[in-house]
Amino acid sequence: MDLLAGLNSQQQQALSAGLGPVLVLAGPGSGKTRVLTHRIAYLVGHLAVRPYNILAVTFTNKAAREMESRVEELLGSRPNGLWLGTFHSVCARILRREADKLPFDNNFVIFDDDDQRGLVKRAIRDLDLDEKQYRPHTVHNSISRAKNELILADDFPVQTYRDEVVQRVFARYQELLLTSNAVDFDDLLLWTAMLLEENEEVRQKYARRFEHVLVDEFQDTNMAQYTLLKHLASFHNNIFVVGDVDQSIYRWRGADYRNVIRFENDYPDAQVILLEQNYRSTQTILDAAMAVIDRNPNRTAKSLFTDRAGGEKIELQELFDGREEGTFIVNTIATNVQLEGREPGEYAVMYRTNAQSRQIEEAFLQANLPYKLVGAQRFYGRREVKDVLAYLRLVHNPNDEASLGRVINTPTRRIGAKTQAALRTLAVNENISMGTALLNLAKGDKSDYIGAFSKGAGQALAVFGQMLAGWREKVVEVSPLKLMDAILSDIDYQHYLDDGTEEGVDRWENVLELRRLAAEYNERGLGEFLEELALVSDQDTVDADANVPTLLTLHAAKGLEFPVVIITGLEDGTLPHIRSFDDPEGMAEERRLFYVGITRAKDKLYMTHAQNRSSYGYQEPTDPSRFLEDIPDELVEGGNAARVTGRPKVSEQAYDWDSPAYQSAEILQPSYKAGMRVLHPTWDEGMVLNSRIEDGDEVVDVFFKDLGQKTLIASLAQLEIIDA
DNA sequence: ATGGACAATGTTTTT
DNA sequence: CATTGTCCAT
Repeated sequence: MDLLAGLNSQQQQALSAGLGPVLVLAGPGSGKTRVLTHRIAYLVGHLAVRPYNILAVTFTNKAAREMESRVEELLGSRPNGLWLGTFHSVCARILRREADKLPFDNNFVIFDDDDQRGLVKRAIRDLDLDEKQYRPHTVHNSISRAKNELILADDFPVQTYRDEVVQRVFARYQELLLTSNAVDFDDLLLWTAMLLEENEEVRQKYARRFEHVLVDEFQDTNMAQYTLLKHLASFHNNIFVVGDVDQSIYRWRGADYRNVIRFENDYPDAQVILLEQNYRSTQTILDAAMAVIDRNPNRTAKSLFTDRAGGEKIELQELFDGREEGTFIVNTIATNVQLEGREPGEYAVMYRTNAQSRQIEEAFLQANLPYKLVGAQRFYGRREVKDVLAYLRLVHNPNDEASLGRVINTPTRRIGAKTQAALRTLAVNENISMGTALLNLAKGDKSDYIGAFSKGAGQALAVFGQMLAGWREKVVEVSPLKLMDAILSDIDYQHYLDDGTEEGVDRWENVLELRRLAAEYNERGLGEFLEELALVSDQDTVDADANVPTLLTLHAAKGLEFPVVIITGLEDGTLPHIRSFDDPEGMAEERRLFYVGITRAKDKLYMTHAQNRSSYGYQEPTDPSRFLEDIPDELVEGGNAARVTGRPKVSEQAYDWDSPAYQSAEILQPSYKAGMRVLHPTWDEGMVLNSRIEDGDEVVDVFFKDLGQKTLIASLAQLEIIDA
């Protein structure tokens, strides 16, 4: 095994760096994943480090999986015992093992965004605060930010009255989490970091075990993660981090690229290695990227270079509105696929906000072309999926009040708001969870608590309690799939979803999809199933196999690459986003986001902007993004040549990229261009002003010297080209 | 308790 | 505009 083969000298240096802290500053496309995987293989293969003594952390499960399989390839065998996972999954694992030292059990659940917001809302209500004034979303943000800084409710800095309120909500929220035997995303990091910080024994246990700690995307770590790493590497001090401050795009999530600087301060003896050779993009693309990022203040310039001199120019296209932008994108891809022999899967369409995807999707749907959309609640955020998951979570952990609240009356079973409130009061008075109360009420008349309810309410609760108790018995002996089937049939969920509409059918199909997923966890069990589902990221849903274009946010694009990239919505207010206008750090991050997008492209980059963008219902005129000004003119071509009049529409004809008929499908390309001289049988000579494809026909505007401007259908008017 | 009709209200990015 | 909340009639 020659791990050095095929690596450049900087990469080799990183790979075989000696013991101690190492900081690898890796530009986009410089092979950092390669360095990480080779480094692990090197540790195991050359230095005879046991995989058991290595921890590697990434930000997405996908990255972790990829790394694992590459390491396996390099070593020729599975690295048994290697800890490789996301920050959150690694933390969840540690917390489950060490739960006896913590204020929750090891079958704790991980609350998702909705659960978290719901819980904050309840905390706000519990404290008799005005929801209008203290919006759960905003308050939760403050709490989350604090947690990422390792600040607990007690230490929450109070400067204003509002802070004081947030502090109280924070404390209540945390109580509610614990009564639910739950943690939120931030808690995973926070509890682990605190545990390591405060418990010498636990810290030693892990710090001694992990002889080597490796970290990907280091620039995106927050304070909690940084602390965590520090403790984990505190015994052997072999911490190998890879990152690029220019690609730091998660500040709003607490990430702080200054952790890179902090690292250099905390480990003054760290070896610093720069990876500057880019193996991905053409020089043109790289030049544009560097021109954009160079404008950011306070950065150490990297000089990226590539072997791929020249390259196609960047194509900039102005469109009338988002709808036209969508059509342009679809037409461009469809045309290129036919004429340039590209595969549909080589294309990625990127945008700043998820809302932008809709008009693009509509264009694909209208043209009957397949595409795939990354992330954004696509599947796990669906109501029906969340419902079924909530049932499973409740069975797994009856203390989970968020799930209980979700399913107790879904489908409706005559347990309304009033009864639920009574149940909560009872639970609080008896100092038990609502789930426990419910399980007790399952005994019906024999329950001690039945007296607290009216006859109807008590009976309804007893019925549901019995159901829950039945599932609880099953959970120990039966696979997740069987349990799910039992639940679905007991609550007659299919019938509940079937409202006669197509949407109802779709919803049921989503449930079936979830069933398919559950089937994969027959051996691993319900706990793992739920945990993995709680920690899936949008990026994890990127599926490289389907040969169709990918639609994704710029954030989701980090770490990926595509032969052709189309960055859309390059308007002031969208990219950079308006919310960052008054914040220099925010603007710098918007710029980095653009940089990340540009550097995803290998061969060719398109950029689009629309003259009008609809924000909500209203169309508003826009200005081109200020970032466009920073790209040197000679790297860019195009503009608004194609659109002078009219709205090109996507041709109605259907083409399916997977069908054999696809190659014969007619994709029209204008055969006339502005400036051409043409001869018309009766109107004589004229000049082409503009040509476009509309409804499957080429429509040409021609200026005739005697008649003025005429609009012609190319296939009918027998034009002859005199001079191109 | 339920479901429908209407009003309000909010829009970045996501582990 | 699209979701979410509130009010009202059943």
